[in-house]
Amino acid sequence: MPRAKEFDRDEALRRAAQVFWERGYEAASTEDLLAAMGIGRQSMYNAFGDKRRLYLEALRHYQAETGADMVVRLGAAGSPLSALAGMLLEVARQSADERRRGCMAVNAATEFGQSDREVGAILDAGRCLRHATYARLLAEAKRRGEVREDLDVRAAARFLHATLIGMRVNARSGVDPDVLHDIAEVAIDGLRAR
Amino acid sequence: MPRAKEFDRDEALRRAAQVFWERGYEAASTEDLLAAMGIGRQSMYNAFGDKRRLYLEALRHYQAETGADMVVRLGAAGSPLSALAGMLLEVARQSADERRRGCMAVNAATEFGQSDREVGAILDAGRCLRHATYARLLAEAKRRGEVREDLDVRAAARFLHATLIGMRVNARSGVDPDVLHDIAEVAIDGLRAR
DNA sequence: TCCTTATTTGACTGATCAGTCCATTAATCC
DNA sequence: GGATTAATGGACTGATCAGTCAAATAAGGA
Repeated sequence: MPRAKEFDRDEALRRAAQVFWERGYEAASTEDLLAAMGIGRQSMYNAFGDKRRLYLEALRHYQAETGADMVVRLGAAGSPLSALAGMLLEVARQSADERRRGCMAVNAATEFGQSDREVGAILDAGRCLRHATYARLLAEAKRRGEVREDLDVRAAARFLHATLIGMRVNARSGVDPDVLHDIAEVAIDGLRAR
Repeated sequence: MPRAKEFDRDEALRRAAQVFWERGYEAASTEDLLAAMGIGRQSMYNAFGDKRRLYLEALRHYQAETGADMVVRLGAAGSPLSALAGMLLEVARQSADERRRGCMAVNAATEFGQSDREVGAILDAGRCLRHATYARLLAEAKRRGEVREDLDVRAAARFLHATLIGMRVNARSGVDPDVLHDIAEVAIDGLRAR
């Protein structure tokens, strides 16, 4: 039997993701990544392949984690509309550090555009999941009379997703939490039955 | 008198902005920039200082141009609310190339976060202008009864700005125009008096 | 205990990075 | 038509980039 790994692969990946999240793909040097991961150069290349594969895996990990977290949180609240409202409002309630980081998927979307097939596929999957989850909750909200009767549920799901993205970009560029609060309130109020 | 410049500084800046817009700051190499600008290395350093200053100037130029364009377009339409609706819907009507580029300011916001003072100041100024312009139009729309009586005009301005950002990020990652159309429609319908 | 095998470490690779130096060129003024 | 002055082109800089190589190390099985 060969020598055993001295580091926790998952923990190293999590730390690498933080560096990519904060700095983006291009600006994150391998030295930065190795220092944060706490492992040697060759260990990283053995375990993850190269910088791009490490990034892809970090992005997938981020998407899976935040996606699962979203599903759980949205399921927990009492009413579907207040669950969605809570999701948006939470961005306004985050710490300054959390707000500053923004969303890794949004950062990836603007950095890569459509230049990387695999990045695009990961982002598409995340967007799909969110659209479907929001639409499901909005349909339920409609049944309960929480939102307008004439609301196009699929369109509104797409809209909520865009709103969240807009909030995250605002948050990353240092906007005050009350601005984020306003955005969330107006977005939800627009859907609400009156 | 010394030798005259052989290139148009404004045109060179415009071309540099396109490269930064497409690729971001880090991923745009000076070689890329010089090739696009059609000038030699030393000419760029003489005229613009260094890569970062070139970027800052390109970003300022972009903000000034798109800001002025926005003010003109929003002033042109008949009703203030339909002017704002038109602004959002136009993203859905852009060509695939235009959509793919996204918004240079949004790309700058996610790439730099709060890491660069000067970039931050440029983005702040643009955000301010947009908030003020949207708020002015929304106030007029309210007077005309186009939007809900109880609408918080400042909050709604912040909201519209976030929506536009969300649409631009979606556009950059290759989402279908009908998704963008949905987002715009739901956003405006939420403000509308009913 | 030695063999097999994977991990680790650190030196090293060529490529590319942003930025500089300098000789050459061209334009106007005297 | 020289003198002055800035723009230009091309070679060059050290630094850093992502990625490789090989020797040293550590683990279990025979």
